[in-house]
This record gives sequence, structure tokens and C-alpha cells, in this order.
Amino acid sequence: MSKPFSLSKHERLKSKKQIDALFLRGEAFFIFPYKIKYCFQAAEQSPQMHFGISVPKRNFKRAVDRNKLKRLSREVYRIQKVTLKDDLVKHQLSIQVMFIYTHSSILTFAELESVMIKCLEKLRGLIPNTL
RNA sequence: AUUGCAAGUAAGGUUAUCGCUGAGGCUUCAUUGCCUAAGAGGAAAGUCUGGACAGCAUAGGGCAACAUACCACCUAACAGAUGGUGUUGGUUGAAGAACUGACAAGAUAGUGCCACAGAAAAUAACCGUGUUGACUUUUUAAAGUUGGCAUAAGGGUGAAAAUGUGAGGUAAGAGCUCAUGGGUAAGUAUGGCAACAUAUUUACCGGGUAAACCUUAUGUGCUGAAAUGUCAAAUAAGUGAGUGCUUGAGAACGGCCCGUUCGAUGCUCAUGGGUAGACAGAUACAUAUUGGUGGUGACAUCAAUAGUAGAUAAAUGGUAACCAUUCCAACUUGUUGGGAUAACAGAAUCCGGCUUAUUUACUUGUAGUAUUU
RNA sequence: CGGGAGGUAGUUCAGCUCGGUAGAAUAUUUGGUUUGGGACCAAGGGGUCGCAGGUUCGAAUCCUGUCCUCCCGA
Repeated sequence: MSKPFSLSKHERLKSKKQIDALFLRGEAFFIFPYKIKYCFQAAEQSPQMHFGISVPKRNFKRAVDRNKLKRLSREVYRIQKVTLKDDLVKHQLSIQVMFIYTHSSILTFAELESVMIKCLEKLRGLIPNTL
């Protein structure tokens, strides 16, 4: 069993096919400043959590700013994701989730942390009982 | 000490903890876990340039296109750098000068263009000046009208008007002649590798524009890591139209033509189905630092030391404490408290340059100002 | 990573090839017409031609550099 706070390559959304499928079939909600696309699937062996973060070039022209936001968002998700994972294990589900940063200015680490807690609370509420 | 200009250097550190990326070692059914030492810039940017490297072509010729253009030198190469030459602008200065920027073959090879104004904008006769013929008037010597010839001294313009000034000369004038300046070309001497400078002799003097076309000289094969190679996966030699089979479609030869070679289950267009993953390329060299030698310098060379990112929805991060630097406030004048560590900005095949963005601190050179000795 | 197009009045665009006057439509302002409005008619204002430097007597136009915007390519 891996360490609880890790976020390695295997837990990220990477394949173009997976992302296309998520945007085609997934559902979405909005909590400032994130727009969240998600898709639950029945887990075959152990529950998988695939995570992605997107910062549009339209709002942030500089690559430095986009990298900064991606790093902050990844860090916040990494620390807070444990609760969601526990629930997924109970229901034997996998999740694919994509966070899209829609605001046009950079928020601090503390602000993003509180937002992420709310997001994950909502996702836990959306877990379907049967699939 | 301070101000301006120019050039350069640095870009916080340590510890704890939670993570990320690839490398090495041990381990495991398994990147499953553990350990070790690493992990973003001066511009990584713009993509403006020159190469390396790779693929295709190497059988040649012509045309076109593009680039470069004072001289020497550096370099793998360059539209770059260094040192100089000439012309010219800016800043400082009373000046000599100093610093800094721009430009550089050819207008006597040819073509085009030069608005408005002006007689005329390029092999100058509109007015004027001089001379001469005809006609008219009348006071018989002049005036007027008109034509021929000569003439670039003068003419309100314009960015620019035909080498400036003075003298001679002439019917009037004119580089027509002379003197002295200015410019162009060639020769000689001296200095310099050379551009060129100085002196001198001869000849010449009808504008500008080549960042208008162009001419001359030199150089350039095309493409670009989405290159390219290997493996895996998937399948359709699908359907329709056109064209062609030795009287040659088309391809190689990727700007065009000639020429050469290949060439038939072919080629072109439309429509439709499938795949779209992995590895290599890919990080050790025009490498960096220090020192010596040569050179005014760019740079070259020798020696020693070092190994220094390699991702791919894309790593290099978050939190906390301390130290260091710096700013502010208080007073005990070296302590306390509070704040900041920035601006521009994130490698994507790799190097050399150019350009642009940019904060704070420091260093050097140079010029000015003030004070002290 | 590679390739291409553009920046001119508040807005949408001409003018650039071949250098000398910045123009059209629309919007806006004023006046007329109408009982009033719209439409129509007449007149007017509005421009550092993205920025900087250069060539030229003269630059929106030519050359160089630079900033910004948009598009295309697996």
C-alpha cells in the first residue's frame, strides 16, 4: 500500500483519450474559482483516483503564473484527498476528476486550501450508492 | 562625497516535515518499498540569425530567387565580435578634446522618378542682354511692333538651378583665359599589411535618388526533432470519377527550364474505415572554473580541477523555524519589535550571437561638480 | 516547434503596388423637414496612420528593429 499523501504519475490524468471521454460524458459543477468535471466508474480491482488540473492561457499569459497555480492546486489536492479516498474504498468506485481554474488572478495557498475542502465535501456527497 | 554615461557581477542559505522527476544501489509477484547524491535562467523569452545533427538528392548546365558589400583580423559559422579608416549626428566642455551612436561598391553602364512653385527639375533660351533685317510713327535720330543669330551675367520660385570668389576678356557674355579655393579620376613619393593619410603632377568639372529597377563581385541544394529510425497495435488490394500503359501518366531533381535515370495491380481528385502507443534521437562537449603563455583586442594555446536538469496534460513545489542581507519605528547606540528577500520571468534536440523585458545591491572605467590636503 | 496575416476616425474598412491631398460607410454634433418621433436633406467636428530609429527635400507608404492581436499545421 502506498503512502497516503503521495501524488505520483499514476494518479494523474494523462491520456488524451481519457480526457476526451471525461469531457464528453462527465458531469460538472462550479465552486469559485474552480470548475470541476468528474466521472465515477465501478472499480475493478482497487479504487483509482485520476486527477487533472487546467489553467487556461486566456487568463494567464505567462507560463510562470500557470505553473504556479498548477503547483498550488496539486499541493492542496494532495493534502486533502484522503477523506475522498476513504469513501471511494467503501463504495468500490474509481473517479476521474478535472479542475479548471476560471479566475483571472492568483489566490494564496490558504484560500485555495479552504476551497478544496469544500469541493471534496461536495464530491463525497455526489457519490452514487449504486452504479 | 555626489551626479550623468558605459561595461560587468550576484539572484539568499541551513534545518525539519509532507511531496514530484529521472539516475545509481538494495529489495519485491509488481516502480512495491527503502537508501544515496542530484534537479530551472541571465535572459530559459522573441524566434531575428549562424551552425551542429538527421533525412532526401549528389550528373551536370542555365535562369530565377535570396543574402552580403570601407579595411584588417577572430571564429565551426554568421546579418556576430575585435581593432582601425572616412563621413556625419548627439552629450559634456571656453577650447583642445573625451565619450557615444549611425552610415559606407557603382549615379562617368542603362531605365525610371523629382508633387506644388518656377522660364527651366536635365543633352536648360520664357523674360532679359547684345547684334541684325523688315514694318510703323514722327521732331531724322530715336521709339515701338515683329523675325533671325549670339549669349547661361541677372530673373520673385524651390529641398535642389549647373564649381565659389576676384581679375582679364567681349558687341553682349561665358572655365573662354588666368589666379586662388572646392570636388572627381589617374600617376608618383613617403608612412601604413590594408582601407587610407600627407605632399605633388596631370586631366576633368551638366543635380539628387540604388533602404526605385538595376549593374558588378562573393556566397547559398532543399527540408526541420511534428526531422529520422526501430518495435507494437490496427486494417481495406474499400467505393466513385478522371487519366495512362512504350507515340510515356507520373516520379527522382521539393523554385523553373534543359538534360539524365526510373517507370505500369500505375497516378490524380473526392468520399469512407482503422491506428494515433512505446523506445531510440535526448543530453560529454565549438563544456565550465582557475592559472600560465602569445596578442592592443576579439581570441588562440597549454596545464590542473570538475561532471553540472532531462520532463512529455509536461518534474524542480508547499508549510514552519533559524541565520544572513536590507528597510521602518523605539530608545538604553547596539539591542528590541515589525516588515521584505523582490523585478523580468520557467528548460522542451543542442550550442554561438543579436534583440527585447527587468529590481535591488555592489564593482570598474570615464566626464562634470563640491570639499579637504 | 514551424508557417502565415494584420495594427489607419468611436466602429468596420479603403489608400501602401508606383513616396507629395488621409478618404468612404456608419456612429456622433448642429440646422431643416414633421403636431412630435423615425426616415430623409444640408453642414460640421473628430486621426501621434501600433511604437522607435533610419533612407529621402519630403514617409501611412521604402528599410531595420520592436510591441500587440488573430489564424493554420500532429
